[in-house]
Amino acid sequence: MLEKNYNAAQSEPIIAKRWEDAGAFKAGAGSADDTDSYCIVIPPPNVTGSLHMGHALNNTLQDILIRFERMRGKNVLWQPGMDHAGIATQMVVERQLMKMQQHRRDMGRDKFIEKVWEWKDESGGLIFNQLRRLGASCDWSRERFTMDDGLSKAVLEVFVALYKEGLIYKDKRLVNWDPKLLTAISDLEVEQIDTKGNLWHFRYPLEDGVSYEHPVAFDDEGKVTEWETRNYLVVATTRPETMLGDTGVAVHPDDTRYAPIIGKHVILPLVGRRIRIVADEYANPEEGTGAVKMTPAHDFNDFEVGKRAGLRAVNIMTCDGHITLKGNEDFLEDLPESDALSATLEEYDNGDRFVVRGKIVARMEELGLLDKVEDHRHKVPHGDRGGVPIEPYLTDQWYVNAEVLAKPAIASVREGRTNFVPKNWEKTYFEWMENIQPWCISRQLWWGHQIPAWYGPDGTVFVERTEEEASKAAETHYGAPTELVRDEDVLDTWFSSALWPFSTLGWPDKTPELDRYYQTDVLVTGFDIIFFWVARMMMMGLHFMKDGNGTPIEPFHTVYVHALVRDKHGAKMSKSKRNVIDPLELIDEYGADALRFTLAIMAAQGRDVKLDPQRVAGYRNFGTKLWNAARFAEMNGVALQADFDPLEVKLTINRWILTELARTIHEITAGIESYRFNEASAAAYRFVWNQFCDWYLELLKPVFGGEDETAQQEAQGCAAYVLDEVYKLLHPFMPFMTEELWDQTPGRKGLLCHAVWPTPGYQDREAADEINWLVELISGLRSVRAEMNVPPSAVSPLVVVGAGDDTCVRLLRHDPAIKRLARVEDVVLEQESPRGSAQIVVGEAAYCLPLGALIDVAAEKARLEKSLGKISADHDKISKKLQNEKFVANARPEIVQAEREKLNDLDGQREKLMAALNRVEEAG
RNA sequence: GGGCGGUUAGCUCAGCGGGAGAGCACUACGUUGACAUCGUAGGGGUCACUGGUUCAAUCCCAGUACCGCCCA
Repeated sequence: MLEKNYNAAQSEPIIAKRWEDAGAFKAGAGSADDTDSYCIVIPPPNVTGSLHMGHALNNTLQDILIRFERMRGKNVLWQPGMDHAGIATQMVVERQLMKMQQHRRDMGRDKFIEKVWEWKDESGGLIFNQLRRLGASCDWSRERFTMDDGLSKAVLEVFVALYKEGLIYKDKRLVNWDPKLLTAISDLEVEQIDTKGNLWHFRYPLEDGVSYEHPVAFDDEGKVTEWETRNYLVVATTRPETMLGDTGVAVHPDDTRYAPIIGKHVILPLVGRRIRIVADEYANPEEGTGAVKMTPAHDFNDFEVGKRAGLRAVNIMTCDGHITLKGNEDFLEDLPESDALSATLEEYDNGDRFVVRGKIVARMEELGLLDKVEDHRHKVPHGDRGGVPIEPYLTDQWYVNAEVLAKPAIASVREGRTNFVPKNWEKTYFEWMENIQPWCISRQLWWGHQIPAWYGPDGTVFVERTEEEASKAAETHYGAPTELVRDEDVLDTWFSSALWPFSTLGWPDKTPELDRYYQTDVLVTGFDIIFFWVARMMMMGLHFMKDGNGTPIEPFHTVYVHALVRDKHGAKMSKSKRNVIDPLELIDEYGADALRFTLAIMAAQGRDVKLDPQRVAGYRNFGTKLWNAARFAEMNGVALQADFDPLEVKLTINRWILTELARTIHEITAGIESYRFNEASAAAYRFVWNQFCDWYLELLKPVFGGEDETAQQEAQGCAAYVLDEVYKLLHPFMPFMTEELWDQTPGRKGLLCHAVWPTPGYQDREAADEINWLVELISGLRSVRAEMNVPPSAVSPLVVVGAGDDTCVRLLRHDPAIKRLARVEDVVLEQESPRGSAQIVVGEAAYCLPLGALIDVAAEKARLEKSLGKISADHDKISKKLQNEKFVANARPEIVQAEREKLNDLDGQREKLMAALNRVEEAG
């Protein structure tokens, strides 16, 4: 006998262990021979990470697909693993060392990396236990890590190959530099943060006292009405400290205000550098003063302008964000000595960038060169890990020529070999891929794949898989054995993640897994990593994975992009807003199944998931409902019958539920196949609660309590059969409870997660019509009783007027159910409705409850009038439609026909209601 | 500035060319032996606004307003 309630907290670990012990999720487990394979690679969570709602959604959806396909008999692999998260992990370990007053630079690279591995073994990968609690059916025995030997081998292979093809190269460019973490980061790791700042307007004096007329007032037509003679130029800046590195001022070529002074020079205050005024379309006449100071070494746009206009790039900053002037040859080159310069060197050298900013503003004000200060909201780029403003910084880094690699990846989506679901994400993908920039892959870290590049004494670079090979190459190059120094830097974590769909399967070795599971099927991900990951996997997959004919093979044929999880008000969850909902807490409170079901039913395509814990409680209740239905069934002798055959079923109720079941099977199957998880789960919910529990079991109660043993036996077999199908259908959504119910069903063998997915087929329209009629009748009677305030305990006879033969048969067949569910004591047929009765119309007949003294004449009259009003309104609408010749001529014939039938129906109902109303009026 | 999406019941959201739906919340009644994590019944909506296409528009198209996200 089932317990009264399902205890998720108690059962889940036991069920999980059952799966584990059976090796139920191992690649290919439970599959038939010679079957299709189905593979998903998990988007590798970060080794430092713990489960958040986004993971919960992402992995729930993957698990639904995986369990579904496993039950469909495919050879399934869900490949789990983690990435090594270069910056994040290094930070975690450094912080830990800091507590012991240790610093990585003191201990050296090898020792530090040893420490990181120690940390990983002890505290890394917590998230996997959390994913297990969610029920994720990954093949845990195949867990991979981007830093393990196999994957590192793949990284080497790819780096060396791309280098030799000229697709990886070293270059000196501006990069996004994180002055806190002291490393370059990619564009994608930069977060633009809306910041309240200032726009400082500085006066830069024109050289040699040159002056010009600057317009200061205009009339309505934009004509200049007032001029001012100026011997200076006003530039506006959000970053005053960078002025020390200014090497020019740009104005728009069409900006008439500045036309007279283009090509002239200004003297940079505090520094004394003579800098040129150049014309460049980058300058926006609408913004600030229209004149922009140019600091090519510290701004991406200025760098481009500088290249066009031939301006020098003067670096005035150290890698940790301090100003460096003394001994800075670039800075001091060609500078005339002056008191002002000496003061500047003394005052600002080695100062923090933001401290110097304040000092410069103050100094400019003293000098009368601060024209004005405006409040200014703007986006300031921050490193997403370090959290401090990044600096555009001129350094040597390694780059991937992404433009070349992107081409086949773009074509693949364009030509439909890779499909985004929902399709509109293609646009985002194209947008980025078509404007892709060189991908900076080197990082100034220790934790990661060290770049396989060695330098000779003269700086010649040798890129090889091993040091031995590099030495050999060097020997050939130099003609003698030569000492080499290895590049210190490591690769961007995403470089290794990009290889994930094939490196985890064993590439570059030829493995059976690679052969069987590549191309993988679907990638399930949030849109925030389309760029980080999807695009890069596409590029690498297409470049390195080829079939026998050399045709590139995509890493997956479908990319399912799901929404972001937000709080119930739609705000992004963040620690600072303290609106983070911890999935583990929800699992503790409501069970993993409830959380999973909630996420699935809310995962409508193209919309964010706004999660309210109330919803989770609601779907926990759904589980309880199913549990109790199973319990009720068990109490009534429902048990699997080996010889049960749906096609042999006689009872209308059974034929009806089998028909509805078939429809539900179809809806759920189609829903999952098309990634409409909300539709699939909603169909399951409706079937279980609103059909199976609300009606089927209720209608079976008289059968179970009755005398007809044949009927009883059929019902017991049928209910058991339907429940079994329900367990299967719900399993991808609620794996724990369904597995438990499956297990607790007597006579069971095997695991539900390996059971065969149901197929639809059964259909009996007549049975469906009949039960729909019955439901309408019972609901109608209940409704009347409630409106007439009939006490639930009171029973009443039912007088049926105008019933034809078929209706009489139906009434007889469902007599016990009608009596029980509508609180009726006797059903009698009459020619006319009795006085003082409440009436409803269902189909061809009127049904009267002679309530005698209980009836409230006025209330009944009002009820009938309301009902009549509604029917008349519908009637008018439809008859108007049918009178419209254009409708009859243009609408599809079946629509017209349906409208005619509806009208006919309404006619009958109206007639009967009017008769009823007359009777009531007579009685009154 | 460019792109994407949203606006439907008090709240959170489905639906989508032919009769406005769900869950939660709310109201009333109810413990009749599966389930109070429940049952029965009920109230509640000019489907943002303005035009257009169509026999027919919440749904398609255009524009407006407001809101959100991504990218510069």
